[in-house]
This record gives sequence, structure tokens and C-alpha cells, in this order.
Amino acid sequence: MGRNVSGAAKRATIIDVARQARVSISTVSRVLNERPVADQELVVRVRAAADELGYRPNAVARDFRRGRTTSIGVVVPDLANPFFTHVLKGLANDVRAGEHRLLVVDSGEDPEEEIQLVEQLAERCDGMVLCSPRMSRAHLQAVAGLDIPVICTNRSVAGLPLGTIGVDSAVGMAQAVTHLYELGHRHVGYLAGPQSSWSDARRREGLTSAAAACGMEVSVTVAGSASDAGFTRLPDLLREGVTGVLAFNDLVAVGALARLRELEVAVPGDLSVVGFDDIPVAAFLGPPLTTVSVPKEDLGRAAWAMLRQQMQDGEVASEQWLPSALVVRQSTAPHPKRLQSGAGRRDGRRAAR
Amino acid sequence: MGRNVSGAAKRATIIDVARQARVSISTVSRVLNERPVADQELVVRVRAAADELGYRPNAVARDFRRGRTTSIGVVVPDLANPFFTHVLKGLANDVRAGEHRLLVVDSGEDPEEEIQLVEQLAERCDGMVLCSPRMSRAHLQAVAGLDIPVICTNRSVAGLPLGTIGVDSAVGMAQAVTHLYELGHRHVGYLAGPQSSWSDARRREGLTSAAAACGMEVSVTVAGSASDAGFTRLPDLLREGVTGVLAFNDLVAVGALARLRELEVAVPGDLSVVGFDDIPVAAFLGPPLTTVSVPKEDLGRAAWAMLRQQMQDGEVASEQWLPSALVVRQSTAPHPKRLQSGAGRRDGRRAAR
DNA sequence: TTCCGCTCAGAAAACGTTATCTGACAGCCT
DNA sequence: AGGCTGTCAGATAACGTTTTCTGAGCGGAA
Repeated sequence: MGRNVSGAAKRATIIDVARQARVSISTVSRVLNERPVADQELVVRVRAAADELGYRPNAVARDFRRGRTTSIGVVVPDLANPFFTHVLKGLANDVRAGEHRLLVVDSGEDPEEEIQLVEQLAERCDGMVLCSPRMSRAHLQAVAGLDIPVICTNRSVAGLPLGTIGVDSAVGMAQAVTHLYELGHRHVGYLAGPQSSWSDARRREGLTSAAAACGMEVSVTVAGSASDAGFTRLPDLLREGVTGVLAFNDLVAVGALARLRELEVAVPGDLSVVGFDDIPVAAFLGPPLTTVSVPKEDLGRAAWAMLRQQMQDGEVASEQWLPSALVVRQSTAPHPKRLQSGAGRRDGRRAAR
Repeated sequence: MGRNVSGAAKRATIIDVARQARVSISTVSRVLNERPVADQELVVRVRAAADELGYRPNAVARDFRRGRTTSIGVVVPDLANPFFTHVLKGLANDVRAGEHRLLVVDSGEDPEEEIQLVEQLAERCDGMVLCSPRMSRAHLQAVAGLDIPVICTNRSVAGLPLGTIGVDSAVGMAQAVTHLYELGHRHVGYLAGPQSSWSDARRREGLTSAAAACGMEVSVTVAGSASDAGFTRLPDLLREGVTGVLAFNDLVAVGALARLRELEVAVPGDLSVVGFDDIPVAAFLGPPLTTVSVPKEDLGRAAWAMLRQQMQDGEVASEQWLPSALVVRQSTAPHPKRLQSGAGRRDGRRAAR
């Protein structure tokens, strides 16, 4: 069945089915694509023949002929980063509902690799979503010239005909800063993200302007996007005498927390820590992390909605910004020197008392 | 350039290039695929024409004609699970080196969805890697009938012509059990994984047989693969009176740790916890998690090596098992009732004394 | 009865490549 | 000088579909 004597499986084509069913290939195509066929007898014969031969249509041939692939491509800087995987979840859930499938590729945070992948993938997709692209503006422009709609997340592309959807990190950052200010902190540190990250620029911007507004001092050290960076760079800020630390993202905050534990600095007793993204483990850390929550799934959903619209209506490049909001958990508390009372609901295990 | 008056970009084909360069399409194809062309003049003309028209070959047409896609598909139950993303990293790094690209899809832990995705993706790939497939054996058999090589990770497929590569979790589990036994624990609990998980079955098996070997009591409760499951189910084990807990994976352990913190049970002072997988945050937790380390990147690399071999040599279904090993950190300590001395290097903050 | 129009399945064209085949021309040997 | 061999680029045949075109058959209206 479907295999010839040599053992090398020779795959049945639509022609074989047609021959077997004693109809034309047009009829086979019609039956298999559920287009109206008058004679039910033919339908039955075709179905039987296809079954018998184990026929499965050649998807590449079909895509080729149809000129579309029913695939949506997603390019992500780093699949190991929980932030992206949650954006993906949002995307996947909604895409799955339709007739499209999602193809994901990881660019490894490499801008050159990224543009290459995008160009290759674009050839095989009906539309694409670029998550926080690291590539240069020039490359982005090249992407805009591709002949499929592309949505860009977390990156402003002023002037380029690309749908954009991102997180307004300024609000969340401002909330975080105000939160620390109200707790009495007057000098905070920022564990910055990768230099190529547009989001980091926005977060840093939001942080400095909010801090300036309430007259707080800010120290910055460049970390990265992974935990070990937070672990390594945290002491830089401690040396500066900060009493609160804001991290580029939760992963970095996790590293910072670990270092603080090692240094026996109590959180939040001696130092407050704020993350960003609100990844799942954030709520399970010790202490549960105060962080800026970002609607990651919504981001994915919105990207798909926008992409679908562009695929239908032709070219409609729009822009959309989703809110971020502070989630207060237990890694932040009053500045010990100013408001000594009630120093934390559950202070670190060796609060200096 | 490449756009007609209507504004709808009409894409240049190889025929347009040939016409513009005043050569045959065969020559264009030869030049662009870097096959030998004697007359350098022609090469120059073709290159120029292609440039001018902004020609990019239609990848789908090429794949169709060539009968292969230079794409490798990977199917993963849940991209949000760090374990899989690390397997992916290993795969991606090595695949990237060659001329293939990696296409990843997430099945959402749904066996039915999974088989569908696999069948669709298989049509568009030269080979596939199935990570910890949740599908039934019957479906796996269908997969084995596909006409591209497929590698299966973390799932034994006895009798099926599928390359298999997995983690020998029995050793690691045995080490973990012995470790707890030597610390004086005599009754441990297991926070089990998803029922459809073959890995969970293996881990549970390894756990119970090792425990039986040294005469330990084991209580089991079914959790799942995410942190909230660990958080929710942990009390079941506490009620059974266990003094050590082994989790299906680190994510579940994270949830368990959080619940213990909330219940003010000191880890490792009052209770020891062991995870599985050794995901990055494991080392950064409070306390740093004792866990069974699995060579995730190696798993990906090995899968690619095996897949590549199968793609070259034709059908060679083999089997390979990678070791797992206990990594002792600070979430395990002597059973308090038996060996009171040195009750933990850094005990939980409110040890009941 | 004749012709028009409609329905429906088969025939054939197209999609954009790559791979095979063909034929022209040049060089060499006899 | 004639013929044989080899080289190289152009012509053309696939690849497996979907879609458009064609023509046969039939029913109804003039």
C-alpha cells in the first residue's frame, strides 16, 4: 500500500488517485478540497481511491500553486526568555483557532542572523511577527519592502510601513519609581538590559524621567537580559549606595535576588527590588517579586489581530500600545532609615535589627 | 524598480531576469546557484539584472522543484517550559551551522493537536524532532510512516522505526533518593508530572525502585508540569508526613518551595526538596535548589546529529540515552529528627525550635 | 424541431523553479 | 580536410497542484 517493491516508498500523487478512481485529476482536486461535485458516486470513488493509496497531498506543491502557505512566521530573539514564550502563547492560541499555523524561529539575539532568518522565513509565510527585533533600522526597512505583511512588537518604526504593537513601559516604570519614592527611597539603581534592546531604552527613559520628576537619584549599570547578569552586576549598585533596585526584567531581578541572598542583604528589609515583565516564577520567588506586569499574552493576541487585518485589508500600518502596571508583592518595603515602623510584612531572614 | 504602476508590487521572476540579461533562464539559474558558467560576461549580466529587478527567488517554487525544503521541524509540548527551550538551544546552535533552518511549533500539551501539527509540518520539512511527544502510540506509528526521518526525544518507541534519544532519569532519581536516604530521610513524597508524560512514568519508576531498594516509604500526588501545580499539591504530601519531597521538575519544585515559604516550613531545615532538570533559575532560588541535572543542550545536539545521519544514510533507527546526575545545592539537609547536628548550612528563617 | 444556455466533469494551462536534453561550435586527431 | 569528441548555453521537460478553459449532454423555449 503506497510502497513499491524496492522498499523505497514512492509517494502517491493526485494523478495516481485519479487513475485509480477513473476520474480526472480536476475531480480529485475538487473532491479533496470539498468543492461541489454533483455526482456523489464520483465523490465516493475518489475518497476510496485516496484512502487506498494512502494519498496525502503535497503541501509544498499546493502552497506553490496557490501562492500562499497558510503559515505565519514569528521571529524571537531568545526562546529561552519567558517573556517571549508568553507572547507566543497568546499568538498561538488565537492563530490556532483559524486555519493558519505558527512557525517560530529563534535568532539567538544576533542582529545579522535575525535579518537573514527573516528573509528566509518570509518566503515561506503569509505574514510575520517580529518580536522585539534587534536588527538595525536599515534592515527593518528592508523587511518593510518584503511582500508580506509584517508586525513589529516592542520597537517603534517611525515612518516605516510596518504594523507596530508594543508595551508602554513608561507608565509601569513611573509607577514603580513612585512606589519606591513613597516608601521613602531616594536613591535607586537600574540593572540595564542589552544595548541593542529598544525596550531597554524605553524603560531606562521612563525610569530616569520619573525619578527626575520626584527628585530621586539614579545609578545605572549595564547588565543584560539573563539572571547571571543581574547576579554579577548587582554589587555595582550596592557600592553606589542605592536602597532600591529596578531590573530590566524579572530574570535579571532573579539574579540580583540571589546575589543579595549570598551577600546577606535582606530583601526587602535592607533593599527593595523591582522586576519587569511579571514572568510566572516572579510570584513564586522568595520573596515574591514586586514587578511591572506586562500583558504578554495580550501582546501576542493583538499582534495576530493586527496581522490578520493587514492580510485582509491590504496595507494598513497602524500602531498600538498596551499598558504596563506595577504589581506590588513582597520584595519592596519602606526604606529602613526613614520609616522604621512595620519593616516589611515578612522581612528577609536576617533583617538588621 | 520591481513595482508596476498600480502600486501592487509584481514580483520579478527568473524569466524577467533572463529577459533583462538577454540570456536563458537556465543560465540565470546556473549563475544564481553558483554552478560553473564559462562566460564571465554572462555572470556579470545576470547579477546586474537580478540586482536591478530586485529579484529574490521564490523559495516555495524552489523547494517544490527540488523536492526538499532545507527546513527542520521541531515539535514541543510547551514552549513556556524552560526544559524544552534549552533542548531547542542545543538543536538550534548546531543546525544553524549547516544550511538548514529550524521551525518550531508548540502543541500546547494537546495530543490531538500534536499529531495534526506533526503531519502538517512534516509536509514542509526534510526532517523532524519530536520533543517528549504526548501523542498515543498509534499516532506515533503513523508518524513513523511519514516519508521523512523523525527523531523522538524522551520517549521510547520500542519496535517503531524512529530514532530515539532520551534521558536516563533512573540514575539521577536513584542518586537523589540515595542522597535523601543518607541524610536520614525515610519517607519522601513525589509531586508527579502530567499523566501523558512518558518521562514522568520513568522518573516515578526510578524513584519507587530506588526507594524500595533502601527501604524508604514513598507518597505520591499528581501535580503537573507547572509551578502552580506544585504550589497546590504540596500539602497532600505534608499530610502524609514526608520529610523530603521530589518534584517531577524544577518548575513544580518552585511552586512547592513557594508554598512551603507560605506555610513557614523551613527548607531545608524542616523539609528537603529536590527538583529535576536543573533549569537556570534553580541555582538562583532561595534556597538554591538541589536537583537532577539533565544535559538539555546535549539532548538537542544529539538529536540533530542522529537526524542528520538518518537524512544522509537513509533509514537508520537507533537509540541513545544520556545520563542525568544529581546536583546538590542547598534545598536538602539532614532529616531534623535523626541528625540534629548542623541542621542546614543556612536554614529557613523560622526553623521550629 | 431547432437552437440557446446551463451544468458539470474532463482537458489543459499555469505557477517558478531546477534538471535534463539538444544542438552549435571549437579543437583535435587521423 | 573530414570527422569525432567535448564544452557550453539555450530549449524544454518535468515537479504536483489548482484554476481556467472546453465541450458534451440535456432541458426548455421559440
